[in-house]
Amino acid sequence: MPTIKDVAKKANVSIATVSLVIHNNNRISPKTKRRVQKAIDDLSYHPTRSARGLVSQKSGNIGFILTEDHFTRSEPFYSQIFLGTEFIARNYEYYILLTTITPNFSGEDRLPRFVLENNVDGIILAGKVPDLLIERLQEYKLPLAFVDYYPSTGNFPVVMIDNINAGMQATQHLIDCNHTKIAFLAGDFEHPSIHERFQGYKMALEKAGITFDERNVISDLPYPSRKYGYQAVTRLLSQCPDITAIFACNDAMAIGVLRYLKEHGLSVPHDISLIGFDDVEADIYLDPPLTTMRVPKIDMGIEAIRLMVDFLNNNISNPRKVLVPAELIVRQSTCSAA
Amino acid sequence: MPTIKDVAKKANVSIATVSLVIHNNNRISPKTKRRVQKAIDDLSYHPTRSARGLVSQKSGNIGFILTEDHFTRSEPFYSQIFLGTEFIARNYEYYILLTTITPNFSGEDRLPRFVLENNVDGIILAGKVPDLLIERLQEYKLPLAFVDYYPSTGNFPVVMIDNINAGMQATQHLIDCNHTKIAFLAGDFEHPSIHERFQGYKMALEKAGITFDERNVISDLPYPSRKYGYQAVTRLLSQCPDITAIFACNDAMAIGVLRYLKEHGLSVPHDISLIGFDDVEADIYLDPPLTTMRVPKIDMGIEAIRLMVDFLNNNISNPRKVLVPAELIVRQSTCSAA
DNA sequence: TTGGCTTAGTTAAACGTTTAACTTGTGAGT
DNA sequence: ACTCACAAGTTAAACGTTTAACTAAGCCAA
Repeated sequence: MPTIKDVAKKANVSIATVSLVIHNNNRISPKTKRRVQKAIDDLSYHPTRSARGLVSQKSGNIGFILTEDHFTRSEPFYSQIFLGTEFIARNYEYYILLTTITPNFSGEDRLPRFVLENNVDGIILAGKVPDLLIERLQEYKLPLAFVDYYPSTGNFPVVMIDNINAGMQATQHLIDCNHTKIAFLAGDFEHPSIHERFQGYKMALEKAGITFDERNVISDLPYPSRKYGYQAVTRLLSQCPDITAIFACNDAMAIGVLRYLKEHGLSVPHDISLIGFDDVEADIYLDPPLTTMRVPKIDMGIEAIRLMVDFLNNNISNPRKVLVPAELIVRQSTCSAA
Repeated sequence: MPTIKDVAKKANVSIATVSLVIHNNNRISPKTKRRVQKAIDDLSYHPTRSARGLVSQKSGNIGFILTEDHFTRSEPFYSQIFLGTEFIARNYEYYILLTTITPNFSGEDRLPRFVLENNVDGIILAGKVPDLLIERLQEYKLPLAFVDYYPSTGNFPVVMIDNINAGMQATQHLIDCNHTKIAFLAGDFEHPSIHERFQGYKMALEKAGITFDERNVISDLPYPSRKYGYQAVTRLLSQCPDITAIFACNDAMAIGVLRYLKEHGLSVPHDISLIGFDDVEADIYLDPPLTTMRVPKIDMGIEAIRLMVDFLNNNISNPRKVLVPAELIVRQSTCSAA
């Protein structure tokens, strides 16, 4: 491997000059620049990361932190976001270092190795992470950015799904199909995202002049899953049999709903229209394929890197918030009301 | 951030001693070791990656190279392998740096930045990569390991699916269900993996004393996909209407087959049993859920890292090959022949 | 007493860059 | 002719480690 010294010798200049040429400093005359550049090319020299990192105190890496349960869960939501960051990072000459942490991070737990080793220039945190972790990270003065989670305290760059708008859009789609008896199946309201989707649901109803009816909402189940989707719709139809459309807060619930309706001889979409949220891979294989709101997971990762790089390069002081829009994907589980 | 100097001062020793304590060198007395260790703990000192990397010429990183098409394809096969490497790497104190390269890598293309910057200690290559790339990488004397691809020249550590055995197992499962008229839908034989599955198919037949019939094999389609699965079964059933079981070389084809059979009023599994290969997420949502051979993608990544780390630590000279087994997942698309 | 061996450290160079501070040469202004 | 400013480089320190080579002290055998 050639070093900067080899280049300097070959071009008959000092190593400082070589460095200045590499950084395109205008203290060097065009003529010398050309000569040095030729030497660089001839030797196919490239500065070493460690040496550069040591003196500049920049690693060229961005850390990505996930809790273990988020990483290993079956639905690959956060790993898609992660892949988004990996994908775009190279355009900005950064590499991503991934690590997971335990969801019950405590005082005894060590911080991620890349923090201790000074091996990242900034950190992206995806999903809910413990407050204590955030506090401890801040001691290291590393820029932080959040994806799909907004810490209760502090003012950070953040990327969130535009859940309110998406909730409105989904509901509006059902309204456009002439539905008025529209249910919302929440699972629970623990997660802010779901509550926001619910707000969007209510806003769309209001805008259309449909009075909101509490009995059309099921929100007292542990969390949104296939199993609880099945349970939710069971109760819904017993208390409101005249429902013609259902907005499930995510696709997992929608799949449970679909199973129930099939088992009870109700046709989707003819008897009941159904819309989900997320756009999981399985949706297109369902019978009928599920209409849903597509969440651009990859894009969320991309946006997070953009925020981080903006910050790193320009040291923008006031942190930006990005709301990424979800997209309505109309398939065959929704149609006009009879 | 405290440096090694701060520790040395606090413990009243030279920085060399601190370094030796960190590396647990037995030239230092237990007493001194304790004193230094206390200073390290009190200051919560941790050596810096760049400085360590500069002098030791080790980055602590492993590179992961994929061709762009492999990364962006919808079926997340290679990205799962990648996540497997990410997942396990931390146990060995390595980080993974990902990059993609163009599938038509030529002389003009630059090598991945992490190679030029001396920022990886070894490289894992997943899927088919251009020979030229391999040649160019070897000039850098970096250890290479391959996953799901075996370069035609050279002797490298490699992780492959045990396709022959898996092909046998899948076929054996159908035989165990008393089927004898068993078709194999290959799409094409371009990819060695598929040809190996086919070999397994033939071996299982032979072992069971079933004579192999060429007409039960469709292998002249461009590649295995849903679309070509549909076409393949169309032709198959016209030339061999007495088939009772089908082994599709991957799940994509199997899904196409399933659609055809449904559309033509054939019941799966009662009229025809169907087995796929891969275990994609959608399988469980199909009607009926698809019996298949599960490929442990995550495990493949894990094995690749193990090979690489073994090599890096012990410099094992003779490269190991690992065959990871696929696992039969019996669902509802196969049953006993009538 | 001398020499040699062992133990427990220390000294100092080296790794490959970046960059602040300095130098040298040239031309313009007075 | 002298100063001053500027252009185009160079010198040398610094970044934070690791490690080969050295040293000093203690002990033991001859």
